[in-house]
Parts: sequence; C-alpha cells; structure tokens
Amino acid sequence: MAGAPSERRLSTAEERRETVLRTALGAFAARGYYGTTTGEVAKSAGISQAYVYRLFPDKEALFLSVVEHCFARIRESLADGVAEARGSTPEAVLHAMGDAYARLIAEENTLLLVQMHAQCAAISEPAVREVVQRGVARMVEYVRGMSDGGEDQVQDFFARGMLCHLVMAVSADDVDAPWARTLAKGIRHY
Amino acid sequence: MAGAPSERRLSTAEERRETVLRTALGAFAARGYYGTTTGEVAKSAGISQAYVYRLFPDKEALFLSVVEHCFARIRESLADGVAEARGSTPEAVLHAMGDAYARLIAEENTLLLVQMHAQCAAISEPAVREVVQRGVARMVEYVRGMSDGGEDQVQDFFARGMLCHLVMAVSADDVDAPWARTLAKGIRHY
DNA sequence: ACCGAAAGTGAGTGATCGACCAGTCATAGG
DNA sequence: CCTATGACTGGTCGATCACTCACTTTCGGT
Repeated sequence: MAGAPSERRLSTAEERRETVLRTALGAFAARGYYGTTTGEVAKSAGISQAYVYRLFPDKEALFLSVVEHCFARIRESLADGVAEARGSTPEAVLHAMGDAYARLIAEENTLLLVQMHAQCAAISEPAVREVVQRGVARMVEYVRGMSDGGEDQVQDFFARGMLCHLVMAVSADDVDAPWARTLAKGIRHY
Repeated sequence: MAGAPSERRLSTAEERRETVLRTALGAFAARGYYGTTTGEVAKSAGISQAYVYRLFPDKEALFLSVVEHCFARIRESLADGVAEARGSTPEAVLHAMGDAYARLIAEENTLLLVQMHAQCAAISEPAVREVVQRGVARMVEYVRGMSDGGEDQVQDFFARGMLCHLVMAVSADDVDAPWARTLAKGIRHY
C-alpha cells in the first residue's frame, strides 16, 4: 500500500493503531462501551480480533483512548470557533464556539454519540469517569478562559451542548412535530 | 385469584412484576441496557433468573417497562411542581417544575440515570428510541401546556434538565473545583 | 540471499450471556 | 383429602464474550 519512500513519520503499527482508533470510534458511537464487542471493532478495522489486543492492552484502554481522542477533536473545534471571533464580546465568542461545535458534529456525529456513551459509562466505570471528568473540566475552563464569559453564560453554553445530546438521541430533527421543533430550535445542523 | 379477604388489589404475580421493575430500575441505572444482565436483575429482586422471563417476555421488554415507569414518575413530579405554582407566571411554573424534578432525583437518582441510559440505548435500539421519543414528546408538550412558556423558555428548561445529566455523570457536586461549581451552579441537590 | 524483528492471524480458552424447559412446591376450591 | 392452577427454580442450551497463544507472513538491513 502506498509504498511511499518519502515522509512516513509513523511506524506501521502506529498507523494501525490510529486506524483502529478511528473505526472503534464509530463502533462505540453506536452501542457504547458495554454494547460494543472487540470483534466488531476488529472487523470494521479490517484486522483480526487478536491483533486488537496487540495494539491495545484491553477493551477498556481502547475505549478510553477513543474518548480522549474525542475530547481532543472537540477542543480543536472550539479553538476554531475562538479563532473566528477573537477578542469579541463573550457572547460572540461563545456563539462562534457553539457554531464550530455544531459544524463538527454535523460532519461527524459519532463524536457526539461517544460523548453520550462515555458519560453513561462514567456512572459505574471509575476509569471512564476519571477521563470524562478531566475532559469536561478542561473544556469548561477553556471555554471560560477564551470567552471571558460569566458563570451563567458558561453554564448555559454547556447546557445547550447537552441539549444537542437529547436532540440527537430522539432524532428530533427528523421528526416534524412541535415538541421536536422546540427542542431543536436554533441548533444548527449543517 | 384475588381471593384475599382484605384489600389486596394485585395478584401475587403482579406484585412480583412490580418488585422486579423497581429493582431492575436500580440495576439498569448503574450499567444501562447492554451492561446489565438478567441474572443481576433476578438476584437483586430475590428470584431466579428463569422467573424474570415469566414476568417479562425478554430483556428488552423489561428495559422498556423500566423506562416507561421512569417517565411516569417524572411526569408525576412535574405535576407536583405545577400544583405548587398554579396560575403563576410561566417563569414561576417552570421554576417550580424544575424544583420538583430536583427533589425527585435527589431522593431517587436512579430515575435520572435510567434516563441517561435510555437515551444512549435509543441511538441503536429502535424500540427504545420509540419509547424515549414518545416520553420526551409528552413531557415537552406537558411542560409547554402547563407553564404557557414560550419556545425558548421551554427549550431552556430541557437544556437545564440535560445539564443535570452531565453534573451527575461527572459527580460535579462531589468535586470541589471551579469547573464543577460552574456546571452545578443553581442546581438544587436536596 | 539470509536473518531477525515486527506485523498479523487461526484456533482456541473459560466464563458468561439471554433464553428455555421440565419439573417442584404451595395453595385454594371443592 | 384431592386436585388443578399458578408461583417459582435447577439445570442447561447454543451463542458470544474478552482475552491468549502458538504460529505464519512480511520486510528492512546487511
């Protein structure tokens, strides 16, 4: 495959690890930590199930990697939002961040779904809870720091983000009904 | 059946079904639909695993019953809130509803946790999605109708409700840090 | 051409899952 | 007391789970 002689930075195993990470993201997005099997992940990554365990110590570590990758991607998109509205009012910065986030999950809604599943798994899986706590903590402080918004503004920002989870869970934007329109109002899905 | 001389409304099987429903609520609250086994439910209900399948056709039906029971309990608490602020301004009614909901999940946070897991399971389990859609739809219309609030007010109400999920998932009220205080601010946990 | 290391897999391990069935036990009506 | 009915369980089924290991293939360096 692409026997490119020039700039190959990653070892082949490292490339595989990234492939598995990406496809595992899709798998975990659908059925979560408990509902996803390592066999499914392997299959969708095009490798044997045994090799998953060469790339990651166990299922939990794989899931944690996926969740962390997910947080990183979201942070990047928030940074994009900040870049668009640098130095504006807190309201403008928060709006730009929300918009960037909306664009991100519009083109890759698995990120949002993994967030949901991670929060669910955090309930009774200490290792997951720790990662989610750190991820959320960092995100809150980033949003606060970059927007210079007040407590209520920052809180509203995350409340609105969580509302996206509900909208996605019930497919509110596929439903043509008043209740669905109320929930999804103003949530841009590009 | 019901040959009981005194006031026994439910047949014994019906009683058992309710017992299983209550304990299953606790089990599903912890590990969700995929992560909870019928064996665990049976054990915590004090019956054999086989008998779970006499009371419910399968695991899915049991989970759906739990979720529906959950929605019903929440609706009751919203009604309590309405009763406290009948005829007031939309803001007052919404606040009373939120307060009643907060009291409910303070004394039985499993209801909140099941809601989270139900939304996650709704992603790839059509039957669950249907139940959650109906439950949420009914809730939105109830809140709108009773509060007479505008679209934005109703939407904010549910956004705030979803924020509770995040607060619970990361145990924000057990963490003494600015980010946690920002998220949990104003969320009454009695 | 050869070799050592890394990439990758087939074939399993024991454990546990949801679901089922044959049967035991308690009880109420006659 | 007898018997029919409903509550309830032990034992087990095939499938599937996370995880392991012995093994083969690929490939870069010399």
